[in-house]
Amino acid sequence: MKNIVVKMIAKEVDLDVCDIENLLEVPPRLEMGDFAFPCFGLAKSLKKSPVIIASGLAKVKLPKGISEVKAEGAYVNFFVDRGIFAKGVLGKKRVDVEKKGKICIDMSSPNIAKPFGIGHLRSTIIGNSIGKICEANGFEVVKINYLGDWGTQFGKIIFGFRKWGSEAKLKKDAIGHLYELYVRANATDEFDEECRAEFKKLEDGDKENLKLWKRFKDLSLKEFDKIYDLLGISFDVVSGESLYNDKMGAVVAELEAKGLLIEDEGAKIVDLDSEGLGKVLIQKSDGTSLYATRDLAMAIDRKKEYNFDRAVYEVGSEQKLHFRQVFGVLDKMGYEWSKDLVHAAHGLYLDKDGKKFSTRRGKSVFMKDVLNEVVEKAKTNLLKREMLKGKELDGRARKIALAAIFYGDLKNNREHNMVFDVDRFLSFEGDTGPYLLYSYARASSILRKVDSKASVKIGEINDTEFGLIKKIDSFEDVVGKAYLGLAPNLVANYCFELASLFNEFYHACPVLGNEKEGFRLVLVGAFRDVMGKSLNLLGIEKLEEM
RNA sequence: GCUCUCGUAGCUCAGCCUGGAUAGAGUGUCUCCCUCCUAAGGAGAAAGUCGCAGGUUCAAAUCCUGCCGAGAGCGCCA
Repeated sequence: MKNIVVKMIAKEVDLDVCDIENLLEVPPRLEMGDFAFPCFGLAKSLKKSPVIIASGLAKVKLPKGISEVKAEGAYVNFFVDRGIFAKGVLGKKRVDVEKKGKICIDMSSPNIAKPFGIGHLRSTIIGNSIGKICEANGFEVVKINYLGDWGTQFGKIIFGFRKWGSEAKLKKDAIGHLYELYVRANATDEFDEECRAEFKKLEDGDKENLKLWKRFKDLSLKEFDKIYDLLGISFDVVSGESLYNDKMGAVVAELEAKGLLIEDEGAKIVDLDSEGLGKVLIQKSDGTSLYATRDLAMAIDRKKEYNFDRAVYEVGSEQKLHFRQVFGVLDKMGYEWSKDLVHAAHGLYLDKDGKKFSTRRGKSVFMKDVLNEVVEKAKTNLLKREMLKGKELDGRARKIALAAIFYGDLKNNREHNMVFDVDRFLSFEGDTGPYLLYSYARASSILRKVDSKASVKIGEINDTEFGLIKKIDSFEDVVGKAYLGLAPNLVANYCFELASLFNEFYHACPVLGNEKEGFRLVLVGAFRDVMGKSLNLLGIEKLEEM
């Protein structure tokens, strides 16, 4: 359809086809038409007012598929033939997208010394969604959970456990107890040195410390797996910083051999000052590794193992500098593929004072609590529904709660910070996940009740129907744009718009028993199909019945 | 101090990359609509100097500069 309009304009105007395509826009309101061509730019070369140019252009002969052309101010508005358009959209056969390459996505990647907090939620579900969006765009995706299971935080826990630890508490609530120890050791600077020493022993291979570390790691992991299970999110690979313990020496040696490593106050650094990225600490003066060291080893190793075309790191925006430094060092090392690494940063959840949640200040929101609260609310709502008497509710409540949480997060611009408020997830009306599920369930409900097989005749198409058809048609566009920006919120926003249009349609246009039943059923089916696909891209499970 | 990000309706946020027609949602407030395929719904009203000031442009919430306000980061944490 767009091409028809572009060709039409190309015949009348001295412009490149590409330029016309770029200029062509969609009018803000349906009654203004389906495509619009602004004539401001032509005014200079033609030495005429854009309004006059527009009215001149509007007099062209109509090709097939275009039903009307109107000048409105400096715009030429085109109306497509709704019947032909609808036939094209509703009859579209979906072809598999061609394979384009491999993408590794680093997602979730919690520091397992602490319970799963609200901060981890973003990376987990945004990463999950980005993965699905990449797949929809033809990429093979490897989802990697790169655990923060190495580093000084374990020195702190080991130190804390020796000083204040309790086997009983560990047995009762392992992760809670470990977190308590971590906070306690972290609360003042007085234990810093001893904690660092414990980590050094760990990295040097001390048997006792390794044993403790392994034990704590396994206990934490069990807890984390429970949360991932509840969230319904899985990974292709669960890796961790600890796996690179024996590979970091090689990285340090390589940096040395390439003449990039500089001694500075007893530590070893790579100087990226000229790139405006400061100095990157590679090795502490006690010889132990750092976050950056491990990320370098991991990136090099990962490229070897997966030979990805792109690697996406879905990690919080507070680590922007860190990733620019790591990518910068890799570039200096001569790895050309460093340009294929992307930090898809997400904004932070801030507390009500507008500040970052900080462990040091003992402020955290735990995913487990949020999850429970939202599931309870969903269950309460379900119990009010007459039609669900005697049906299984737990699974339903969980799906609704997850839809609320996932959508409540994903609809926001990934890169922006936002204030954490449980109400964001506890609200089930309006622009929320449950609203999307509800719309989908309504469509399913209609389709379940069909017994007749009315013929599909596309007659007159009203505005409500046409608006819905146009929205359905733009799905592929949205999927493409979401990939370009690694932006799940575009899909989320699309879902809401699509659901809104469907609900309008649902009220205004009776389907079953109506004279347009055949056509409307096809439309409902197309909606349900696209809505289902969109929800899937967000990682939200569908519900056939609310 | 330096770097990056943000500032849009009472509240929570889209829109900004790629400039266009009357700046959009949800929520909250106020009206309506269940003899009708699920009311977690629909229709409508009120609510905005798009932080401030310049600049570029036929056209700026959108691009550029400065200022104000908030947040994050800035070598032995991750």
